[in-house]
Formats: sequence, C-alpha cells, structure tokens
Amino acid sequence: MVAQNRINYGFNGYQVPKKPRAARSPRKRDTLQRSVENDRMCAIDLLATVAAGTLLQEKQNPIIPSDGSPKKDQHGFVKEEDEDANTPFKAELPNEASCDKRLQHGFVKEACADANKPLKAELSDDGSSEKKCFSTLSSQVYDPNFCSKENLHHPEIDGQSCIASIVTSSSCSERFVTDNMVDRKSHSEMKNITSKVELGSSGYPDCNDCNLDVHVSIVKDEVQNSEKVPIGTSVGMCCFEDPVDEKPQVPVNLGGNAKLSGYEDSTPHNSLFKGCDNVTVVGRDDDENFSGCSHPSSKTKTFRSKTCIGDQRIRKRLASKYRKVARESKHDTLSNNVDRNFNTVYSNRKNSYKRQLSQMNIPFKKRKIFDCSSTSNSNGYIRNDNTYYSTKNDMNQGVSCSSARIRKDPGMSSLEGYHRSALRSRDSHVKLRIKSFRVPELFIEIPETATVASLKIAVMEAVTTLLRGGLRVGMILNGKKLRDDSKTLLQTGISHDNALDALGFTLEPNSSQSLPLTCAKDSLHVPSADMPLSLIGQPSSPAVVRPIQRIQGFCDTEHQVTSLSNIVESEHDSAPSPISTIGEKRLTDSKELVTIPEMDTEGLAVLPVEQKPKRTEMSQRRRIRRPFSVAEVEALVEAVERLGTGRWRDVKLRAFDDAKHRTYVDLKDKWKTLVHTARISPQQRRGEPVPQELLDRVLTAHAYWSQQQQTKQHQLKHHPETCLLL
DNA sequence: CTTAGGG
DNA sequence: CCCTAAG
Repeated sequence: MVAQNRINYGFNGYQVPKKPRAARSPRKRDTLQRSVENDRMCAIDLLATVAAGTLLQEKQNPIIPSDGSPKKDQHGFVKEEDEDANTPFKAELPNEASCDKRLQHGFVKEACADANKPLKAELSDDGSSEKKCFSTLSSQVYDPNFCSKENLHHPEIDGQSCIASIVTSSSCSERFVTDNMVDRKSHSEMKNITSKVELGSSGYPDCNDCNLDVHVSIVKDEVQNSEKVPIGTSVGMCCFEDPVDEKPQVPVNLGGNAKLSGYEDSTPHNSLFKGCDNVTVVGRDDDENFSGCSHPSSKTKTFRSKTCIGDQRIRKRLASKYRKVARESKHDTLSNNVDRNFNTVYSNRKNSYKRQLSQMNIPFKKRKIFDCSSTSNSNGYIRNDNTYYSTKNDMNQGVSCSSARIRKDPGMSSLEGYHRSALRSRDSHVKLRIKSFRVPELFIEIPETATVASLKIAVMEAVTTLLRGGLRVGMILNGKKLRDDSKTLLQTGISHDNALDALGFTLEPNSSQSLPLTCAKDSLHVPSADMPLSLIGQPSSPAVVRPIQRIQGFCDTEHQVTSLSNIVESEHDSAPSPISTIGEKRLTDSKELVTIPEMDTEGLAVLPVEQKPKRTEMSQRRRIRRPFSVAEVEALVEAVERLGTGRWRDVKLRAFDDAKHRTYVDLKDKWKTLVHTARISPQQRRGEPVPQELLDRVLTAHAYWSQQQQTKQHQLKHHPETCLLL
C-alpha cells in the first residue's frame, strides 16, 4: 500500500521522482511525521498510552487460555514492523517446557527488554495459575515477573532444594536463527535464546522440541541429600497432569535405563515442574565431572510447569491438538531405538516446522535477539541446529556413546534431555544437572519411494556417522569456551551458583571435520510444490545424510508446500511465503503447540553463547537457493519499471510483500542478474528461461533508470539548490 | 534498516 | 545468495 500511495507514476513511461528519496518514501515520511508528532506528545500522553497498553495486555491475557483459537497477535510479542506478521506465540505452556520457558522468561527480561514485555504478558496468562500453584513453594521463582537470576542464588527458594534453579536453558528452536545470526554478525552480545518449548512435554513425545539444547541448571544445594526433592513434592496441589500428557514428558532418554523409565511413571504425579529438572545428576568428585550421574529415577522429578487443575482443560485441548499435529506429521510414537530415532527425525522436522513458522512471523529485528543461540554457534560446538534428539529418543549406540561420555550412568545415555543441575553441597562439590544436549542435525535424503525401513536405516547411518568420529564435551562459561581443562571448577567460577546461568555444555565432534554436524540444519524436509527436490540436496548442507522426504500432511494439504529449503531458510531469517501462510493458518489452529516453541525461542535462552562463531560456520549458507519464477520476474520487472532501481524496499513492498523469503536485497540481486542475463546471449543463460519480452523490458527499464539516476546526480552536482527545492 | 556493490 | 560499507 505504501508503495502505491507514493507512486503515481503511471506507467506510461517512467517517471522520475520529484522529491528526494527521503521525502518520497512513505516510510520516511511516516517516520518524520511520527517524530514530529512524538515531539508534540506530552508526558501525559505518553503515560496514557502506556497505561492503555497495560490494560490491554492484561485484558488480553485471560483470553488466551479460554479461547480455543487465540490470536497470537495479542501477545504482541512481536513487535513488528510493517512487513512482519505478528508472531504467533502461545501463551499456554502446559508443557514441561513451559517451566523452563517461564523461568527463562524471567531471565530473559534481563537479557532483552523487548522481548520481555510480551513475554510477561503471556506468561501471566498461565502464570497466574502457575503462581498460585507454586506459591506454596516459591512463587517468585516461577513468576515470570520475578524470575531473575537472583533467584537462582537463593536456593532456599525452592522449598526443597534444588528445583527451581533451572537457570539456563537454551532452546533448540532458535538454533537456526541463532546460528545464522551469529554467524553473520558476530555479535558479542550474548543474547539469550530460548529454544522451543518442548512440545513433547504435553505428552507427545514426538513433538518434543526440547531436545535441543543443553539446559544446565546449577542449583546450590543446601540440602545434604543428594537427592533432590523436587519441588513437586506436594505436587498434588499444583500439578495436575493429564495422564496423557505426562507420558512424553520425559525429556531424557534414558535409553535402557530402567530407572529412567521408572521416572516417567513417577513423574507425572510428582513433578511439579517437568522439563525443568528431569534428571538429577549428582556430580561426583571427579573433577571431570559429570561422570557420576545420579539416578534420575525415583528421585528425579521434573517440574511440570505450570498448569493447575484449572488449566487442565486447556492442556487437554492442547494435547488433542498436539496429537493431531503429530498425526499429521506422521509422528506417531516414540518407540525405541530406531523408531525413536526415526521419530526424532520427524519431530525434528516438526519442530523445525514450528520453528520456521515462528521465525517467519518474527520480525527480522526481533530475530536478532536470537542471535545468541545457546550453544549452537560457538566454534566447534556441535550445531544442533534443528535436530535435537529428544531425550526420549534414544540414540542408538553412537549416541549413547556420546552421552556416555558425559555421564557414566548408562541410563543417561540419551543425548538429549539432560538436565544438569549443579548443586553445591557441603563438601564443596558442584553438582550439575544437564537437561539436554543438542545433537547435530542430520539431513537425510531418500527417495519418496523408499520404505520406512530404509529411512530408518538411513537415519541410523546418519547418526552413526555422526558419532563415529567421537564427541567431546565442550563447556561454555559466560559465553566463552572453557579451554583450560586443568583449571578447577573453583578457579573457573563454576562452583558459584551464579555461574550456573552462564554455564553451558556442548557436544563437539572430536575430529576437525565437523562439517556435517555444523552444516546440518534441519531434519525436516517437506518439499514444496514449487521447490524441486533437487534443490534440497544442495551443498549448503553438507550433512551426513541429506534427507529429502516428502512429508505430506505435515501442512495442510493445500499447503504442503513447505519445502526443505524453506524450512532451512526460515530458520535463518525468512520464510517462504507459502509456508508463512500455512504457518499462520496452523498457528491459528493450534496455537498452543506452535506458539510455544516460538516463545521459547525468543526469550528464554539463557545459555551462554559463543561469541565468535567459527569461520566455517559463518561460511555456511543460510538460505536455500530459490530461483525466481517467471511470474516473480515479471512482478519484479513491473515494479522496477514503475519504481525504478534503487528503491528496493518499495519494490519489495509493492510486488513481493507477501513473499517473505524475498528480501529487498534479493530483489536487487535478482535485478542485477536479470540485467546481466538480458545482456548475454540466450545460449549462455541458465536456469529457467526468462521470456525475452521480459528481458527486453529489463534492459529498457534499467537503461531508463540508470539514466535517471545519472541525471539526478548530475543535477545534484551542479545545482544542489535545485534539488533541495525539489 | 536500506542501498549499492563486490564476491 | 552472502557480506559489507555507507548512509
């Protein structure tokens, strides 16, 4: 609309803008106007505005839970800029993840003010109930509003001991963004990224998003018992869980660990906070550390976040939706090993999808927040980008190995889902609990006609390949990689409670060749209608195995468009238009599921992030190549004819406003290539042939606007005053 | 953030 | 497409 307003140039010929760009540009005009208005605005006005906003927020909050189809917009998470749609976030966090999330949110606040507000609002939704529930224990801890790192410092908070202190959690979902972002810009600032909430928490294993990150929480354990009493002791009151939901919650996969399995059973009832602490790992004396894992089983308790009985209803609804989604995704169950892996893949895909959706909706600016992905970016860190192996899913041997390194406890073998909390006990031992480790994503490429069995095998192979090289544990403290292995925990400061939030663990490939790991982005691949499968297998992702799967039903039928590429791309920053559409739609349908992850992404991550991404990673391609279709070219040409070159933003708004994956830079680049293409002989042209007619127009327009530009410059040079007048 | 260009 | 310098 903007573009249209401004341009009256009918296309009878090209018209030269009469005013300097600043003046012409609606955007700028608006900005100017706004600034003027703002200046006029008095303090009172501002206050009024703020107050109104507050009220609005409050009002909105309640709505969410009740309304089956909440609008994400309300949350206002996304602050958006024009182009970006509202980010759909879900307010409800019935899952385990929610716990983390919430906790994280509190932290997030500190980290990002922006995200903060919205988060708060959302949290409050559930939060209210949550608070109540937990109030007994310690409302503060869970209260998003109050959550702060400081809380961590007060072990007392948990009535019992350690629970709440989950400080850090990174989310997986973010990882794409983060990675990308980080890579791109080596921002030193640590941003917290939260990954998605585990959907699985809702009880759907497949959906767990949690797999992703490493959640580390360090709690100071005042209590001598190594066992932690989960806050949930009194669980009955607060947590109610749907039995259904419960199952999946187990974040950690304890492949084969009986204890763990037991954990599941116990969890539902006991754990107040699920997801938060799934497993308690008691560090032994080993300096090295993790070796000792305590048993998770009976003692393990998870915090289930949030929901109170009142919310049950919501949860159920979620669950059903979730299931539905799961079904669609074809993720049905988590079974064992292979199956699990398999599921993981699917879930990942799903997650990716979600992530993608979320990202798509998230304004670019906001996305930056994610930059600091928890673990991902760092050098040599394993990039888990999309793929996380959920806790529940046992990774097979290979995986187990990796986990084994971390913990000696066999039960803990799952890569993901470690919660590690550190507790400092009387003997000055540091206890850490690792919630989860991210596993590098795997790409698998397989013919559509392949059997499920073959896919399973492919996944297995990918995993095996990944692990074959061996993994090592990396540690990140305060955003820096801990390289000096000889230092004591005391020396590094890890022994301090407050260091917990800054502590992260990563699994890194042993060999220098971590390329696959690094590269792998997302396991989800849904070919889009317009996306040739061939694109999928691009070098951009040197994953071990490149997956090409056609997953239908993942999206609405009509929208099955999601393509692998899209997903990947989305992670970085843009989402394909088709997808976005789908995404929104989907979100609407099942806000909860989708939304939640996003939220996590945005604000939660507290994990330390590597500040300087590796070169190798940086060099990785972030977006998938998406050739312009003839239709797109035509739209571009048309827009440029009218708007001219040099106004790419306007061109974008005018002709590609709905194509989120086409940035103005893309358009500019495309124009550049079009001009080049038009100048070379048809024989030299590659790719989808562009009608000569269009190319001719390209040349014409290009010539026209180039001259126009020159004229303008000339005028400026010789008659600056004239220009000013204009 | 946008542009403009080089890679 | 990516990356960046400039504005």
